[in-house]
Amino acid sequence: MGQETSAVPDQFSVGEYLSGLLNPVDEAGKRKTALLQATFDVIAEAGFEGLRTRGVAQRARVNVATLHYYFPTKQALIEGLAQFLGAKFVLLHGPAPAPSGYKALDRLRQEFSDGDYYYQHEPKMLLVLEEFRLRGKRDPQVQKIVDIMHGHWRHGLEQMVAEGIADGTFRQELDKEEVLGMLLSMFSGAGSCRGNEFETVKQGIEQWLLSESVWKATRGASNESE
Amino acid sequence: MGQETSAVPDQFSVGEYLSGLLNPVDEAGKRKTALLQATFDVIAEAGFEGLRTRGVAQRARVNVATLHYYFPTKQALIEGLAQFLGAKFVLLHGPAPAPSGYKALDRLRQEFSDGDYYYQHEPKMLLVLEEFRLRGKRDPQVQKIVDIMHGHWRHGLEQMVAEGIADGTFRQELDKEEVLGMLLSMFSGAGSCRGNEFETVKQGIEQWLLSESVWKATRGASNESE
DNA sequence: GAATTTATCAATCAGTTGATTGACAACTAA
DNA sequence: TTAGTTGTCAATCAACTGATTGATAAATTC
Repeated sequence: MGQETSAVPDQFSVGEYLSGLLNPVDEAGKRKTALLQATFDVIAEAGFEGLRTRGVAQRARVNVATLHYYFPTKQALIEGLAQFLGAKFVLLHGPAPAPSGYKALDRLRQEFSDGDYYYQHEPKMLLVLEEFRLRGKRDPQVQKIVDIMHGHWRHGLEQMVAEGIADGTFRQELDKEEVLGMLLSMFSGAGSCRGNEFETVKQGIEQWLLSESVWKATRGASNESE
Repeated sequence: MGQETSAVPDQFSVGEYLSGLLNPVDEAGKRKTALLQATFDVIAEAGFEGLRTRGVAQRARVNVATLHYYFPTKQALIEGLAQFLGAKFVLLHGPAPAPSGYKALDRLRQEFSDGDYYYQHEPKMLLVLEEFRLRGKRDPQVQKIVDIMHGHWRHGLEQMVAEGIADGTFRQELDKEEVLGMLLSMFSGAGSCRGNEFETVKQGIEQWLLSESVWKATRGASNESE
């Protein structure tokens, strides 16, 4: 935990900083964000393989030299986009599911909702995330940022599993580490290549995790409400 | 199932054809394979982003023009490598696990063994597969080949699940589709980014799938043998 | 042994790529 | 007004890229 991202100025909260990346106030920030959005679009369409500074500049309706004024090198642009993408994932979420009365279950369903949201409304985010995951394997600077994103996500799921087992929402015989590992694999696998089978997978995960009483209780309720 | 890969001549079995891709007999085939192996290495190190025909030729100790003699275009080289990679995955496997007496469980453990094998001895195969999965989203020709690979794999798992539930090795209350979807997500997720948690995940999957009697029976046996 | 095919390479082409430069306008500070 | 800063662009550079060409030697066929 020693040296952090180092990019968050002290006078801002992390939330303000992230939202500032997506909704900048000053002109310079706006142009930077426009360039990052253009970069995002180019990568979503053509991957890193097809990423050209000229293409990005053209999409942002700016001269290449202007791009290099804000991002001196292509690498700086890429690392800027990694931050940008991270902010998007932190701030963008699917609608909150109807409260079930079980905190861990609500958290799990929020994860499903997020997954559906990205898949249906922001598929480019998943695609570009995949590109960065792959690039991270060869680019330590990018890997750092990807690790931070993954760490946040993992931490949230870890808490959910611990709470769910502790308060009896999830089955008692489950092993925290096993479940966490399986969920992480499953979600990242589903994020990168999911068929139309995700609906059944959600069902399967709930049945696997929930204690019998909670399972039965929520089945009755969900059948009524839907 | 209508038109197949179209590339397998009738007088060969599929197995012979695939092994011919990896162990060619004639000079032309050997040079092609050498070029494909060089392509494989370049992509493993630098991704499609860093794939240059010159780099491949240099690695194979051949002139660029020679490369273009065997593969007229870069695209032809890439599609050739996709076939090559597919053949590798079909022919290369981890050691067979000690027979447990339960067919479906053995099949599952073979899947684990394969995963361990690729991860430990052929990590480049997983890396390059990821590259192709991503590229497939923008390259229909590559996607075709990736789909065929994935189809084989999926089919095998589907049979395992069906058999396991039918013969009582797996828990009766499991839903085939749910389980298959979860396993596919989990394995592809673990293949692309697995921590050191895969050992616990394997345990978790067995406990989740196996009927109580089989679970207990195999626990006793496996504790003895290990 | 002549003719043809196969395999290879050095040289080259036309187009691309990341990055720099010098000029110019708009704004700001003194 | 003057001097300095910021933002923008057209033009350009050197290096790179996929692909082609013409020459050449070796192997194969007739």
